Amino acid sequence: MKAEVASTITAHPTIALLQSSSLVNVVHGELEKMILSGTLAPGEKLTELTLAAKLGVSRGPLREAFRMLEEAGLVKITKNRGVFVRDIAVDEAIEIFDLRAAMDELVGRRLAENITGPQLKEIRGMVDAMERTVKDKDAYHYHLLNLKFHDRLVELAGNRKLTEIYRKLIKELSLFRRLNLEDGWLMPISATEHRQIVKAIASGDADIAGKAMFDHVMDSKERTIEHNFRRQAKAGATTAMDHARKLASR
Amino acid sequence: MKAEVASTITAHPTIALLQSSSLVNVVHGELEKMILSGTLAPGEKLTELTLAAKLGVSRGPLREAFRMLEEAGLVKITKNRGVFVRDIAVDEAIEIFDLRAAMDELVGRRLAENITGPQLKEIRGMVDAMERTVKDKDAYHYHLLNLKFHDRLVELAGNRKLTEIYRKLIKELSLFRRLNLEDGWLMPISATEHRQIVKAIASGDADIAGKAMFDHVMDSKERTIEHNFRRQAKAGATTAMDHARKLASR
DNA sequence: TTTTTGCCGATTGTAGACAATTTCAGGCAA
DNA sequence: TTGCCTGAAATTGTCTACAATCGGCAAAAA
Repeated sequence: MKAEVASTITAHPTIALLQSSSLVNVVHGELEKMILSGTLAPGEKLTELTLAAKLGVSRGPLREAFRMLEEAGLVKITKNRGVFVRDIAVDEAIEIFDLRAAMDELVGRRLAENITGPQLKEIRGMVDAMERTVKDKDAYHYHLLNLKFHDRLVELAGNRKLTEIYRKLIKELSLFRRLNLEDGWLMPISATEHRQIVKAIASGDADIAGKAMFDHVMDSKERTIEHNFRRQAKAGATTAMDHARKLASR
Repeated sequence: MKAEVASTITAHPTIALLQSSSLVNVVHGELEKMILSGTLAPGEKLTELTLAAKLGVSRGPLREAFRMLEEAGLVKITKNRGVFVRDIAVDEAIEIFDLRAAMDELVGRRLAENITGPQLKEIRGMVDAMERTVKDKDAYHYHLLNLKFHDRLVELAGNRKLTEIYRKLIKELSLFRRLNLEDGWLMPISATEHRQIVKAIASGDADIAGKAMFDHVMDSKERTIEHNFRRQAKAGATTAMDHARKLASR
């Protein structure tokens, strides 16, 4: 699967390479990467002919990939008008956070009941790594580790459907513009909470672990929303601020 | 711009419909209906040419609809082999129930905090209607009302993303073969629990309401799994039974 | 000016054609 | 019989062509 890379330098490397997987899947993955990385920005129009040419495929597979992305909530298709990268509004982000909190509570409960020694050690290691990035003020790698940490917790909870939907939500949430890397942020607070989460899980008490996870996500929500409208405030949108607060505190 | 004023009222609905829905959307909806109703049974192969002819469209829109259904978990696409109606295994059904329980707990909490008088009256009415079907031993309508009841509760919780995902889960769950209408079942027990749920919500205590919802779903899970492998037992698969039990009690 | 109307280019919706792959029946040898 | 080739039929993957629709612009009307 990796050997034939050298020979075909012609078209987009990934695409020429993967005749094994269908074009639709490749295109879907490629678009998803571009959307999540911000190469295709929220609100941006995705013109079929242009994109198809850029990716080196015809419109058919591209359109099928669009349908998948639409169903996943990453793009919006409007008949006869085209497809656009979705823009997540504050209130939708809040809804996703609330939902995620409920899911993560379940994760915490399950982990408290079922986690093994080695697994516990593994997530402790991840928290350690995160604290190192905090010391280094390395916000970018902290961000990555944070994503990885939560993703791993969900995975360890052992519910595949939960994992699947959790990941979809995270992807959608990443479309919430202002969330991305950004400035230094509030790493230390979040890092401390991670320690507490691990501790709660290790205690074996499902209620406590669930609550720790739930609270962490809700705090994360508050911080993100706060952070968001601070940025907006610079643009002078002060009225939207109260609205966002109200929504956030429901 | 002059003559069509009078006809505007009648014309708008149809026009709007045609503008919003392309063939893809229509086909998607049609296929979904067929799958959920069992016209297209789990495991069944969906041949493009055949279906396209039957629906009166070409393969393009049909394939796009397939991609949407795949992303929604209703069909499975295998490269060069075709698309099949998905068959939900016991353990996946269990996972979905567990996830649904967590979501419904959130629903219960939210409703306890925010439900209005008229809304409370509305859901009480639904429970009344359900109890009437129990008296009449009308399992089919009980089933429909039960779906409607829970759907409405989720809707009233006011989190659109939650509603969206909840509905997807319900659809997937309906692919869990043995779940469907079937025989008389355990309506009375379920009906009683519904009363308790409404009561808990009305009390305004988030913890109690959340727990009532959570427990109800978990009980529903137990009953469904139980019911499922009873059916299977007739076919003589006794070993699968212990496995299912073990999974169910996690 | 301001609004309206009609046209044109660009883009999407759908259909059909061709290429690639899988499936399966039939024959042949062990 | 069993196993394995082989090749034709069926089916899917992809591309290209044509039809339908939309948005914008300029000319005409108010």
